[in-house]
Amino acid sequence: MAGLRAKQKADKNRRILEAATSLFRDQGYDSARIEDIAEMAEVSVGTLYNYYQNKGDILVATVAMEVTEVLEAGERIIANPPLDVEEALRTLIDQYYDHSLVYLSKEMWRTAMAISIQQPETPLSKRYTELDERLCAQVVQLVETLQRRGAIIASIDARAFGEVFFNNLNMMFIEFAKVDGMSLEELKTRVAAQHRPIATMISRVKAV
Amino acid sequence: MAGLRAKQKADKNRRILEAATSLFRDQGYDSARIEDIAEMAEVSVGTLYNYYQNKGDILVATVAMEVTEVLEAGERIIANPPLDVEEALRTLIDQYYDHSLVYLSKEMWRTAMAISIQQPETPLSKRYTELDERLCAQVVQLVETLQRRGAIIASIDARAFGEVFFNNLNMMFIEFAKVDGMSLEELKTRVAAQHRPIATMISRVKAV
DNA sequence: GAAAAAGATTGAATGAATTCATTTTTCAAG
DNA sequence: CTTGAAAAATGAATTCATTCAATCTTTTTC
Repeated sequence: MAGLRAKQKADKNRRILEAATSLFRDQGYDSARIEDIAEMAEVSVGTLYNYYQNKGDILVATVAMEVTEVLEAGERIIANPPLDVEEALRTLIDQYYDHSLVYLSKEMWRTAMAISIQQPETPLSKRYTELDERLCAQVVQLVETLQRRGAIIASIDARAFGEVFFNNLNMMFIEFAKVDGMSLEELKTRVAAQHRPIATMISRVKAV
Repeated sequence: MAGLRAKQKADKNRRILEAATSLFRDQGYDSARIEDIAEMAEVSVGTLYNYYQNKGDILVATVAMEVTEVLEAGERIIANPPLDVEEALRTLIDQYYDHSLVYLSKEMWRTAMAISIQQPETPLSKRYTELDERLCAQVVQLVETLQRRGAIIASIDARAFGEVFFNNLNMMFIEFAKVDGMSLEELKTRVAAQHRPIATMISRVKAV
């Protein structure tokens, strides 16, 4: 028994996510009607609600997949980071940012972040928050690695600096998502400018 | 002519805000129905929509008043801050945080922040964003003042550090609002711990 | 101070998300 | 194979924010 039921379920789930993502990107979150998503996914409205608690849940599920990918790409960077502090931070953060608009529009990000703030107790919001925490941990880990390898002075509190870097890059991403006219390049430049003085200050020696 | 119309308008506006705030605090934002707010304020639903574009607008208006008060209190602190960097930052930030729950519940904050992210183009969201920018400017100004008075080393970029401090305290406030079990004390302690190492690093001399 | 214009108010109608009682499909035991 | 129970699917009904054409109030004009 391969489980007909399980197979159908997985298939329907995939169809719902695909339909929703496509309509969200196309028409925007608000304009995409649940009825249309259901129709496109070839399920009834009721079924859709058996799979997701509400409209926002579908979006947050998509975003969670995206963040998961970013985390994996981040792993590769922190495994072997550039030994210049500023460059290492910039490499990791630009990677986050560059990935962000591959599947999702700014509006989708805004909506997803808004939902995860407003209804933090729904299962998918919790998942999103947890992924955020893992991103933060990744930045902390980068600072620790650089410290262990001698690029950052030994006396500083790696966790504190990592958290501050992360909260800053996260807040700046929110601002980026809010302002339609702001480009990825501008975001990266501004964050780099904010981090540079701190990076310089905690560097043990200038890279050659 | 004292303007009968103007007087009636101001009165209705006040009644709407009072009714809404009371119901939002009492039952939560989602459970408070527009019809109930209108009834409590003794206006029709249609009138309510002449005063505010939508349900969220009413909430954001309340929050904007709150932030305005915080800004004013902040002015007094940055006019004459403690000359120890860590203490000065802590004083200003604790002031922000302590004020935050006087009129508003965590849920109200969450909803207001979510709205300002999701619909950044509505007039009141813009107003909220602008107030946020002024808070940020205030933190930058504090850093500049401390630098001018010799408490912070002259070579650092006051704007960059101020922005990073602000983005951190703001992000931490979002987290605080998301987690019902997190106390104001815990929030303040955690943020202080994040800022302490940076403050130490940019201090010119330890305060006597 | 009467008539016209401008400004406000109203609540029933609209439209979309969400619910839930009913029906249909899968599964497993005999 | 049947069959009864469990799981899924369904779509009509409900709920609530928002709109708008009609009505009422204030202000202005002459």
